[in-house]
Amino acid sequence: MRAPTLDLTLLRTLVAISDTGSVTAAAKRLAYTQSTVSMQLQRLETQLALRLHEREGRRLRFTSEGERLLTHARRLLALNDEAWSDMQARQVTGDLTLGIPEDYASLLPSVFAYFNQLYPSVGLTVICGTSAHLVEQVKAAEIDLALVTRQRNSPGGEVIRREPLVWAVGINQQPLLSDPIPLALYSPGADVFREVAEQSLQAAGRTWRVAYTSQSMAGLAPIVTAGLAVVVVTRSMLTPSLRPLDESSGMPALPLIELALHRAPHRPSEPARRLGELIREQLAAPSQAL
Amino acid sequence: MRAPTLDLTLLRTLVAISDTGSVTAAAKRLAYTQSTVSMQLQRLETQLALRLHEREGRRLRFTSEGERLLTHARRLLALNDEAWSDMQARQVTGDLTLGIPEDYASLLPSVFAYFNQLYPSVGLTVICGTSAHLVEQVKAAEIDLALVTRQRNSPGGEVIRREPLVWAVGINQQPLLSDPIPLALYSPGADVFREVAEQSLQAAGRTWRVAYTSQSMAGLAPIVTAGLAVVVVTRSMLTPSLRPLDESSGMPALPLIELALHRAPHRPSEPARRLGELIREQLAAPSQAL
DNA sequence: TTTTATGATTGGTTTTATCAATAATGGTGA
DNA sequence: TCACCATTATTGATAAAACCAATCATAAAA
Repeated sequence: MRAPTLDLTLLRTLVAISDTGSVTAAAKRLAYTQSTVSMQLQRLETQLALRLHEREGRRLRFTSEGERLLTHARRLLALNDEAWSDMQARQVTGDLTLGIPEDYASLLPSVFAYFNQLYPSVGLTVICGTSAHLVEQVKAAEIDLALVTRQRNSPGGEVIRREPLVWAVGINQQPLLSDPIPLALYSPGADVFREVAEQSLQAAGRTWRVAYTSQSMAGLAPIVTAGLAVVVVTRSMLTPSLRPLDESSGMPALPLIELALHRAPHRPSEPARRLGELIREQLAAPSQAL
Repeated sequence: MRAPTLDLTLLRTLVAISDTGSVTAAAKRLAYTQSTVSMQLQRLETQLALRLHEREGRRLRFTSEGERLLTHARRLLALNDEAWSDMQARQVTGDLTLGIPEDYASLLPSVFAYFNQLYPSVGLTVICGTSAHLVEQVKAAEIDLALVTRQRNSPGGEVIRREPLVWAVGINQQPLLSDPIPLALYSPGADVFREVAEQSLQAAGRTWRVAYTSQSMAGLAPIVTAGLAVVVVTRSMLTPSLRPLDESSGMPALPLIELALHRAPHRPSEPARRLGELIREQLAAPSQAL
């Protein structure tokens, strides 16, 4: 009368038996006794009124029905686990502040959207600032997380990915590339790009002048597209109005920089832990695609 | 330690509560007592450590988490039911003989394939014959099922669908349509198409001659495509080499015929029951598409 | 053959799901 | 405001089940 319902616990045991190849090993994995697993298998067979396994010698083999049920079981369990972790995720609540350099704001919207879908009860605040400043804030525990750029192999934080830097000029206009090179730079002392650029030029024996400075890339854009200066950006930050310079331009090569995630010194809150993981997952791979 | 696993029984109760809108009604539907359902709901909330419902006045409302779980529950239960019925279907075994008119063999392959996928342990035999002969065989219990064509509103069997009949000639050649009309017909006495054709012509005061006869459509095809005779077929049996005649041809209108399923007189075997259901499901709808 | 590893079986214990009965809650009509 | 009704929550008792520990059975390996 009552609708027939499979017991997911038994299906999990079935899968464990299949994975490990033996009842005893499955019992060990699931922290049951051997007898329990044996009886669970029998129970499944009784409920379905089917023979799921047979025994040839000491080795266990599944019947075709058993194999069939296994595929159903795996699908059901996958759905169960998804449902469960989703329900758990909805219990994560709290507030959370993430700091990012202004120019990286464009990289994160999809991550924020996904995060909000997984953890709708978490209030997420995003602040922008220079990498140097954000690191100080996260050290002072004023913010929970900071995603910053920095030179290679700097200490602290977790490297999310490494990105190549490139020289770029306006798509239609470009400045004279003879010494001194006219640079458009972020505000002094706060930006990694500036440090890297000046070190590279110095190492190559070139001279330069800081033609323009601004707090952000947005402020530099009109100067660069007008052909008045050269700028340094990551390859992922190139826009249609920027043209990267290759080696033939005579500009010195630039090193990779790192995108690193810093966490506040105390034990991270659950929301912070989750966002950190998500950022790592979502931002990790594409480093070679850039 | 042990992997978190949802109890599908509880999820089924949750869905019932949602469907009926009340704990008491859900209990009635599931043949539980009211207290059991009430406790099942609590158990779900305890296991997930979540509040799934709240109560405003006497009315019950689900929280957003409850609604969320409901969507998971419905998906899980759908998968469960599918898995269950699939496993049950595999237990159906036996042998089964179905009779069909030769010209309908082309209509069934997809049904047979599907049937074999659902019931791999059933041995299915298909025999071909004239509708009249098949009906006798199924009445004598020599075969389990017979899918036959017949005139409208004939007694016995179950009507699967009704199909229009059409006059057809070769795609490139066509006979003179003056009396007496040259007909290509199936073997006398065994075929419904013949009866219908002759009745229609007679009612219209036309004369005809039976130019060719054969046991099957296959035998008539060359005669018809050569432009030597007119044939009667269902619209679904038209091939690229056949051209249907519309009213402008002057041929009398033909009635609908029925496709009917006859079952052997004794209680049908489980495989026969299942194939019958499948045939009804798969062949029912497209009558207006023809 | 003895040994060893594995799965099945048995007996006993604990946990759990269920029911029946009862209490609580909130809305309705007198 | 007070009964009264419908619905849900709670309690206590009971029956069922799931599980474990120990034992038995079996087949391969030594």
